[in-house]
Amino acid sequence: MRASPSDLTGRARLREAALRLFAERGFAATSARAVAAEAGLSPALVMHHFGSKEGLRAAVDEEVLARLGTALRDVPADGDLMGSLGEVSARIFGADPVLRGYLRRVLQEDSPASAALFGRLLSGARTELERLLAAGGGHPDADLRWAPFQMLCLILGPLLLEPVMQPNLDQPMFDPQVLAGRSAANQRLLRRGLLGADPPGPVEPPVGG
Amino acid sequence: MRASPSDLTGRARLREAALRLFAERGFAATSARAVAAEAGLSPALVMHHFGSKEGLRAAVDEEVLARLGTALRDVPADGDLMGSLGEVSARIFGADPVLRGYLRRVLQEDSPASAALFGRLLSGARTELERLLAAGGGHPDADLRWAPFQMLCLILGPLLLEPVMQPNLDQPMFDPQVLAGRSAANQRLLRRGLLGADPPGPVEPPVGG
DNA sequence: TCCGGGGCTGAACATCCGTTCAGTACGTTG
DNA sequence: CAACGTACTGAACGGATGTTCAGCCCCGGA
Repeated sequence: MRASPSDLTGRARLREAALRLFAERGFAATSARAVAAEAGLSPALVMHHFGSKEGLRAAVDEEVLARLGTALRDVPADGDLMGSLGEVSARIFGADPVLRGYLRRVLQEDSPASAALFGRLLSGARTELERLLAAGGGHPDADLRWAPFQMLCLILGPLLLEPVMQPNLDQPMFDPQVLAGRSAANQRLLRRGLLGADPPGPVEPPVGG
Repeated sequence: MRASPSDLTGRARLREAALRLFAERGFAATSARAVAAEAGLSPALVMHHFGSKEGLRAAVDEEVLARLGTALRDVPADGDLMGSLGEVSARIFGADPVLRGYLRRVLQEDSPASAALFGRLLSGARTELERLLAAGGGHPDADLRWAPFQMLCLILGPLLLEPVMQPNLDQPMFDPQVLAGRSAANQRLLRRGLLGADPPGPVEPPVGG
């Protein structure tokens, strides 16, 4: 539960409004005046609190990364290996459309910060794959160099392509059930494609991902 | 071979300059003045030829879709099923960084035109998959609803993520050999993951990857 | 009570934007 | 030759943008 807008500080209200508008329209297409109007405040207050529009962006980035970090930290590390990954993506992507939109915007920039964020996701995928291979015995000629990238493409692809993908679907892409089904399909594809093994346990977990 | 810039009409030079700058910086971040300067012409000429900046965008879109269409039309339809898809993506994405950048920009918009373009790619993936399943006998519990999307995510993911992916790699992502290796890995993943069958031919090309 | 400082504002600044317009140069047509 | 349409330009317009600044209100401390 989040505090109502009027309960927040001016600074926080500006940051929340910026997060919303940046996620919706992108950074360049969002004016400082629009952010201030969305927050019900004066444009000059943006400069007062953040120094510049770029400073506002930095503050929003920091906030988003913090939320992302807590969401990633709360995932149980002892889950059914790759299942945890689906749970993470479901928790992050499914829950908050604003966060989703902002992450989409960030991932399609070419700033060093964006590359670093992707690097973190990449290393996460790598360790997840190593655990998977150690437990299941990797397929001999599976190309392990590209496997983490394939994993990330399967997870991040729908996030990045949401605006063009959704009009070609009849259900909301990030509805929990739809997301669960897609995530399960991804797990099956990776399990069979990289390990050559069918999933051992029940065919698919209810939420699983 | 393409004609040198000075040989082209003013209209064509403006369109080419716009394609270059739109691909590099995005539409919103590119001013009509910048396009005119890149083409060595007057900003007013943009309005004279295209009516508005949006008209210029439409002309560029049309041109890009035409080039894309010819590239897709030239692919042999009798190839080794999914191999043709890798060839197509290699031909389109590997060859022209500008076209690549522009396609990336288009795919992350949410205009109806972008959704329609994705729809075309989706139907292409669907027919490709149907051919694949008819030839190889699909795996019983493969989620055929998501399979085409997975296919597209694997192909378009690196295109969309290039700016954040490249800094985490030591080779140019769209170097022909690297791209061939990645494409082969995608084919193996899809073959094994969706069909449960190992590839019949040679295990993998030397560079693989 | 006075005072200082931070949150906050309205008005203004220079700059860039997309677009308009009058007008020039030029090849073609009559 | 004159008339014309087309490619093209320089200068300007109104408006939006990021940013600055002097000054307001109001609360806590002296």
